Parts: sequence; structure tokens; C-alpha cells
Amino acid sequence: MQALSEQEINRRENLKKLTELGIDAYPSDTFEVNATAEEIKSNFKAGDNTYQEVSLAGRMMSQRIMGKASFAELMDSTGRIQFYINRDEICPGEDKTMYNDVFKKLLDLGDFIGIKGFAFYTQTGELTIHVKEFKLLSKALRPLPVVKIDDEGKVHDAFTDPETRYRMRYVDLVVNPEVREVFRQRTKMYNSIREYLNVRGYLEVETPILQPLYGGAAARPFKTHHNTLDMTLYMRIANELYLKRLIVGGYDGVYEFSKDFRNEGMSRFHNPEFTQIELYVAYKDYEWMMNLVEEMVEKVAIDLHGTTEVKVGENTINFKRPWKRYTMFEAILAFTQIDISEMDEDSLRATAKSLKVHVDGTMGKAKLIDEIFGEHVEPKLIQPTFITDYPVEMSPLAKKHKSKPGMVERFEAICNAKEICNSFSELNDPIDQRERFESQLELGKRGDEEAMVLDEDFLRALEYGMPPTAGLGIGMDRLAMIMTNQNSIQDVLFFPQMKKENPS
RNA sequence: GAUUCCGUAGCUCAGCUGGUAGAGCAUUACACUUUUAAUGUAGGGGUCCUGGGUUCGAGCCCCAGCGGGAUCACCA
Repeated sequence: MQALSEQEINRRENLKKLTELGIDAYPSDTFEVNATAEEIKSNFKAGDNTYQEVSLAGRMMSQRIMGKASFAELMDSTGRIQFYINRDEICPGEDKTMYNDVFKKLLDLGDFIGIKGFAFYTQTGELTIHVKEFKLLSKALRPLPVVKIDDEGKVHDAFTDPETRYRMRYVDLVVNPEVREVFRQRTKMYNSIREYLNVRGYLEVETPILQPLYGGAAARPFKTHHNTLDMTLYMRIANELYLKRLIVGGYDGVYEFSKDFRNEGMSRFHNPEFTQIELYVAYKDYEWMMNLVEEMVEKVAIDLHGTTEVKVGENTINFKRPWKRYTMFEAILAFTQIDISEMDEDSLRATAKSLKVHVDGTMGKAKLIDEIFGEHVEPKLIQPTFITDYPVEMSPLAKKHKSKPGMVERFEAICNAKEICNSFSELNDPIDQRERFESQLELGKRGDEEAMVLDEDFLRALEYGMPPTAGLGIGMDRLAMIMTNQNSIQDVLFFPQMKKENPS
């Protein structure tokens, strides 16, 4: 253990002195709370008879001691409120210990206390709790960063170091209320989606995270081992194949908020564990699903912001239906003025080169189209936009297009230049599915580490028959970044993955 | 993985051309019964990320490592 800092030593000494005074710094009894800072602030008016016997609990975040009276701030989960303490009211008798020693010296910033008293306005007009008694609820042995806000609302000495904020999120949450709000919004987003789907009768389910075969996406997995069964297990990269098994089993609609794991690079858009929601609905197709996505995401925006407009960085994104729809070819035509819909592989490669897109010899038709799109279209799609009809080679689990050869019935929604969802009419032809898996195996043999593996049990399930089904995956972290205007995935994950901390 | 910037007190940050460590807040002591970035006075607090090197002398220059951010590449 590292040597204690001066302030940590002081706090430990204060703890000892409190114990000597017979004060338990970590009492076990409940402290009854009957009001919150926010509630009092929004409801109390001077002269009211309300809030005259309040009881609040939280951390003491600042102290302004003026001799025999003091002002301090209490922060509970709803916000901060000032309180006032007067020596002779706290200590009516001869013994002034509770004020002179306990309040003024032995309490430290960050300690949890409970206060009882009444609400009033000070001479300067600040809503304040006049404290009649207080109680230490839990002592903080480490000092918090001190962030101050002046009367113009300017923040001084903000706690901003990203490394410390992510490693010690608990501290970040204590001192940065806007961070607490981001995660409230994230939960609200989940609730909004859950509500939308539950109302429609879809069943929220749980499927295995530890899987004997990883499937449903193209990615490298985390590998682990079960001792008793002596078998290799993988952390799921997607839950698609399990949810489809449930559709085979007879449910009309199933969804799961799925923590998925991919053993790949990290960036401000990528964390090794991340969350997708996947939804599968029987007897529907991708056109139907497009309407659902529009409606559901529009609802999320309204539930979070009261409007369909959301500010993200420099942009204002409007989720109001209907969203723009392009086929892949139309989108490329619109942004490059080149019609590639009739091109063979050679002219595609030439076109890609002329557009300064990176090409190499291993790229097939599908990959070339994808590169052109990624380079020249995606970065320009700020407002929510559907891109439909992808080449079959890139979508081994999607159904072939009903009228366009070589294409599958698939769409992605792009927003703020990033994919936020991926969806298709699910492939339910077991023979076609086997062939697609087999061509994936070929890719794997040629060294593609992300190629899908063949899942015999999934094929067996399809052979029992899966109804026509529309499937959807939404990257919840990406959506949260947009909905809460955060620049990095680390800012919408409580505990983003970090390297090992320095031992010093 | 590549490039680039960064790492100094509990927090936020200065630190010049290499000359022996600074500020504000926090902390300690005293004063102060309606303050609010409270105030006044006086003090204490440092493995300058780690390890090497150059130098009479390194927070600063060089090399290596660790950690973080940004950008790029693969991917959601």
C-alpha cells in the first residue's frame, strides 16, 4: 500500500477522535429521509408552512465556517442544497463539542451526513436548510477533487483527467453531475425501447453468453475454458443464432439487450464488451422493420429530450419520421454522381481507384462497393438515413432479395456518420444457409479470422422450420453516444476497459 | 498496430535558454452568528510516471519502458 497523503492522515485522525467521543463513523441504523434537495428547491416558497421538518442525507461538499455559525452544502442524489448551522442551536447546553469539534473539525468534505431542520431563505436569497441536528452517516477517508462553481455558473478546477475519471468512475460521478445525468439518460433510453417492445407483446429473453460456438457476426471472439466439462467456450459476439432458435420454438417476437464481446481493436467507438439489442419478429420482413426502427428511435429521442431534435457536437439531428431511404447504389450515385449498379468487378475496381478509395487485389465486388460507400457516403450521412439492399457476399445470414439478384434484403441506419443499426429479412432456408456457412468456411481457410463458423445445431433448428422473420440489431452504446451527445464510447460506459494501472 | 501530444502537491495547472520546486483551491492553526468560488492572518504538504544516459548540474535534453488522450487502419 502506498504511503498516506497528509489529507488522508488528517482524516484518519479525525476518525479516531470521533471514535473517542463515542461517535460511530459507520453507524448501521437507517436514517429516515423525507425530502430531497431537488424537491425542496422546486417546491418551497418563502412563508410556506412546507418543509419545516425535513430530513435529508448526502455528502457534505463544502463548508463556510464563520465562527459560531456556518454554512455548508449537502449533496444528495438529486443535487446540492445549502444548510446553515448555528452553534448554540446544535449545542443548547454548556457542551459545545458537537459544533466546535465534530462539525467544525472532525467532519471532512465528502463525509455522508444526515441533517434535520427547516427550509428558509437567507438574506441573500439562497434556499437553505436551517439545521437543528445532524448525524455522521459515513466518513470519507480520501479527499474528493474540489470543483467550484462561481456565481456566473463558471466551473473552476473541473475534474477532467480522462484516465482518472474512467478508472475511478465513482469519483467522477460524485463531482461531475453532468456525468450522472448521461447515465440516467442511458437507462431512460433502455426503458423507452423496452416499453416500446413490451407494448407490442415481444418477449424479453436471456440467452447464453458462454457459447460452445460463436456465431451471428463476423468478429474474433474471447475464448475461455470450462473446467468441469473440460471444453472450450466462447464469449458471445452476438446472440442472433440463439434468438432465431427461439423463433423456431414458436415465439412471435423476442428481444434481448445483449452484452457482446469482441476481441478486436479499441477506439472511441469500440470497447471489447459492448451492448446490442437484437429483435426478431416472425412473419415480417426488412421493410416492416425499417418502419419499426424509425418509430422506436423517434420515440427514444422524444422520451429523452421532449423533441425529435438532438444536438450532437456541431450538428442537430432530427429523428422525425420518415427518414431518408436510399439503396446502396442510389446513395453512391447521389454522393459521387457515379452509377455503379451495372458495373462488373473490373469497372468497380477502376471506379474505386478513380475515387481514391484504397483497393487491393483480394477485394471482390461486395468489398469494393462497401469501401466506396464507407469512404464517400457514410461520412456525409448526418441525419438518420436508411441504406438498403446489400451484396449477398457480405450478409451470410440474410435472405436473398425477392427481386434483385446478388442482393439481400438488408438495411442499415446511418446517423452522425456511423451505423446505428443493422437489419435483414432473416435467411430461413436451411439449404441456402448451409451453403452460406460453407462459403464462410472457405474464407476462414484462406485466413479470414473473422469468418463465421458452421453451427450444425442452428442448421438443425432451421431444418425444423423457421417462419419468415425480420431481425434487427442496434448498437446501444453508439445510440447512447448520439442521444447524450458524447464523443467517446468511454463516456457512455460506466467502466470502460482500461490497461492495467501503473503500480506507482 | 502506426503517428502524435501528454504524465509536476489531494484537484486544476505554471515552471523561461539545463542552475536545485511554484500558484489557486483543498489541508493545518487562529479569528469571524446569514455566507456562498465566504473572508483575513500564519503554516505544512513533492518518488516532478519508471529506469537508464548526457552534463559540474536534469522537471526540462537523449534512449527505453509504463499509463492516458487524439488521429489513422480492422471492427459495432
